[in-house]
Amino acid sequence: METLRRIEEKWQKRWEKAKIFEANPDPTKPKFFITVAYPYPNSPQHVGHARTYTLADVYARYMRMRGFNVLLPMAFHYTGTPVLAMAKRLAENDEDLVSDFVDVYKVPREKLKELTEPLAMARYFHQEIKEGMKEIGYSIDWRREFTTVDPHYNRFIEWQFHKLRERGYITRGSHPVGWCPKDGNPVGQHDTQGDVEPEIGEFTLIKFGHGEWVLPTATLRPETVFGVTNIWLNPKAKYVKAIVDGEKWIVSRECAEKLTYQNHKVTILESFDGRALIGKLVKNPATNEEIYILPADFVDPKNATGVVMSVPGHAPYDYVALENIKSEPSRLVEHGLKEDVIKTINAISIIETPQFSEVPAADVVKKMGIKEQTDPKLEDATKEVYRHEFHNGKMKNNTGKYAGLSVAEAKEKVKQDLIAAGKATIMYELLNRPVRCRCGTECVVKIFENQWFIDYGKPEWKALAHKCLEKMRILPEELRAQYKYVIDWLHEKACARKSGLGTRLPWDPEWIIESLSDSTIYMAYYTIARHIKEYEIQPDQLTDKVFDYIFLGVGNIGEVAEEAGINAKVLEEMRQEFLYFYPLDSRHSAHELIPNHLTFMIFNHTAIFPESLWPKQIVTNGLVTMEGAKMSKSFGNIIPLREGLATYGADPIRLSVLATAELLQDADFSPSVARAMRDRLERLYKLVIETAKTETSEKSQPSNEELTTIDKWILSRLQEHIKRATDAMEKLAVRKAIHTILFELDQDLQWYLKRAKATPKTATAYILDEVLKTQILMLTPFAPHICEELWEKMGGKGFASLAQWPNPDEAKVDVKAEESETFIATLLEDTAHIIRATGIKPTKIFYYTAAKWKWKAYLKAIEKSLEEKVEQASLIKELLKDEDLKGRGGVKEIADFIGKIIEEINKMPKERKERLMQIGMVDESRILETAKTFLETEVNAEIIIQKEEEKRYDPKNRAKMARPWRSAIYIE
RNA sequence: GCGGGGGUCGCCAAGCCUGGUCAAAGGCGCAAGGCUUAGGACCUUGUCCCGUAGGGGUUCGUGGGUUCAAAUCCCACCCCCCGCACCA
Repeated sequence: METLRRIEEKWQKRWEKAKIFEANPDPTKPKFFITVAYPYPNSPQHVGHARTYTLADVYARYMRMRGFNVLLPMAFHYTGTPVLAMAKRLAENDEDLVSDFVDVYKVPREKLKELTEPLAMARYFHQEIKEGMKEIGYSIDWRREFTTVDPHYNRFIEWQFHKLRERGYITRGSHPVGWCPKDGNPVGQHDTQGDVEPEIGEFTLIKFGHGEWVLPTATLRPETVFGVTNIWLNPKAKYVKAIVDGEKWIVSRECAEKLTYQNHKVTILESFDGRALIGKLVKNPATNEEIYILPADFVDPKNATGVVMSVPGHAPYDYVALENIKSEPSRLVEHGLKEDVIKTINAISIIETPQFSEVPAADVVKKMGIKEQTDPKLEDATKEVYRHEFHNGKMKNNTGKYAGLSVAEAKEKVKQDLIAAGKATIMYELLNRPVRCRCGTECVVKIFENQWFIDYGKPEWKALAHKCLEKMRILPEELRAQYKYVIDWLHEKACARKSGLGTRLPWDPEWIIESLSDSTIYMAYYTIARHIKEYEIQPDQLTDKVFDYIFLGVGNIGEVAEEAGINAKVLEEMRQEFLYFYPLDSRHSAHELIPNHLTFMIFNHTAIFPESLWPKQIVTNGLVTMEGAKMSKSFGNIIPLREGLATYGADPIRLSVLATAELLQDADFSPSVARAMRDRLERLYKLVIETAKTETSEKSQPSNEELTTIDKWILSRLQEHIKRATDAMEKLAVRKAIHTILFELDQDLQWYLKRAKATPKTATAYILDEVLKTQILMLTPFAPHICEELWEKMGGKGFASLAQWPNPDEAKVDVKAEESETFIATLLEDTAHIIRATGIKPTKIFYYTAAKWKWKAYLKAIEKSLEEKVEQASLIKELLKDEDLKGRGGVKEIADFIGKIIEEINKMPKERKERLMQIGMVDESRILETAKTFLETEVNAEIIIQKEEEKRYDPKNRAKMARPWRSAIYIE
């Protein structure tokens, strides 16, 4: 571990000193521009965050070794409200947060006070994250770093929004948001107690008439208005009579207040208890039927209007409430109703569903054993009925013109019709009530006026986004469908808030552009960020015209430069640098940003830049879990990145977050994985140190004749591994790449070393040098520190990080050597099987190689099977034409033999057949003789090799079982 | 619900696109042996069932189907995870 640490620091310093990751335009080299979603500095990073960044870095390092001029920059996203909320919580000494910072992230306690200032907090964690990125060895060009609250960046965002507005993509309107009445602010997930997302639902208020008064019943299922049997009020709740937009309404007291947030003019006239209305009659506006108002405890005055229409046929709550009253009709008397009134009320069935009887609510209530209207299981019951009815339900004949429609259709139609007829209206309500603001106040829904939107709903814009997507490479490709879906689904997106850090909307400065809207095209900003710093360009010099020139090539350079007071040469340099690095070659993020950020990026690029500068690729990855569980504060299983680095080392962490899963899946991190990686690297380290000691003369490349079969074998395998690793890297199948490079290649190497030890005249020193150098180079993107060290130790020239990625050498592919080795391995396996099955402790093992005529028949059979599927009979006939074969094998033997091999041959993949044909007949005895010492040590017995067709010792008559590439075995 | 992903031999997880080399890689765990003062690490072997000869049997969510042949292709069903916005 100490060594590891030392190596890490050593190479990080050398990289920095040599500036090898600072990328400037170089017309002689192809460029590759990679960006990762910049981090939000409201807490330090944990190992989970490392996955996306490490993936991007590995890719950057790989492409660099493929000869590209790679730019990987980084910035910090200060925009938004979370950091404000956090600073506030910290100022209030919120225990959870303090313990998070102090216990989990090891922020020194005395620092906390400083961090109560939002910007200070952001700056602190910014540095923290940056340190971590350096310690893990990312190949970032830090000269281009910025934050989204830098005034220069603000100018850039202003320019972007001017462009969007010019193109007609900015609109203004109102929409419902979660709202804290006390703070006077919209609330998002991070603003609420328990971090719950306020879910806004749209209730239909159906206006039941009671004389001149309106009782607006709130429902999520307007289509059930035809099944209403009564109205529910909570007798104990406070209701009010109020003038709402000129109509006389009766609603709960809470509702009256809420309506004011939803643009209704409300004047409260009087207040009374719900019981006062029990037993009164109201008229259903859809059917004109007269029905009673009845009491129900489950009615929550805080939910919507506090007036509920009762549909016992299809709503479990209503069904149970009605049953309750029926079983206890005396309760009605206290409200001045006759007991027998209740007898006339029966569930009305208006929807038919295959899964249910006439009264679905009754089915489900009985199934779940629900007895009381306060039973929490009623929530599930409601969902179950709704789920089936929504999908499979049809409106019955008693629903007038809606008969025959599906529930999904009817729901929308009924709502629209009622609203159009003035018999209903809309009210928004929080579905997951109560949601409390961090300040403790219960949140409501407010219709936010004059909100600014980016209108992703514009069809012509969607068409551009689709076009961009079609041309893009999406990794993993499986998620393309999701992007398509999101592009179609997006509509107006509120793009500004009234609080938080960020850039002010240039034409309406009381609004601040929110974080998902100021992070869509900033990749372009990286290309000029270093000029801004180096030439000390001031924010006010960065006019729209300057950006127009740099990014769009619009305007006269002389005039623009003059006007902005920027040297024309510098301006042109910026334009050229942008054109060199743009378009973006690869964008990296976690999958969760597909529905917003990544798709916004596509949209905004198509809106602002010409087609040739649209992004070319998006790569996303799953999350990191911690020993199978989601990483979260509440589970207490967060490992801060820097702590992880200190404990396990940078390279092991890099490997750990990438080796356990491909892009699509979540990766599982655990200390044992990190340790395993570290141990694996240490083993490699030791092996290389050993190897490095060998005389250099021994490592020089021997001629082909000097190589033994096993030497050729490992070199051939090496080419295969290079090919596989390269293919995997091209698809960013990093898990596969790591497995190939670190494990599969190693397995072969171990086998080689074992074989070489028992084989005379191998070129082991040369082979080890060759294999290890290749392995180290391929491992460099993943474990750059240790690889640099080992590369140096092995006498590699320059930085491994800048060396060329290995190319497979076709000349070293040797199919014969590979088949020979498979032959040995299979034989060893078979031998072991026999020993195990028989329980013999072997002293002597006899191997009998197949007779020549078998080889002839075998190859003939393969040849035939390449043309067509071979049948036993026809094949035998064919073979018997050959007099030579017939004479040597005999008809019966040939038939027996063919019988044995025919199945094997028909199952054999085509490539293998071709390979075997290419190799032809081999001298198996010779192969076995060379491997004899090795085989003897492996099985710990004497090995005797004989030929089937020669005189031999064979008491059990086993030799006849010999097949080409599969010698017969006799053990004693 | 909509959209996306997934269900493989104790666990994790490859394979599935391009059917046959698949009883099915690899890792972890477990067992035995080696090494070691001991522990760890490391190495070897085994880890679905049966078998005194390299073999056989039953497996890849469930049920059907296509095929000489299916973990892989088709159909239906069941289950799990993620996203559905104004929030980074």
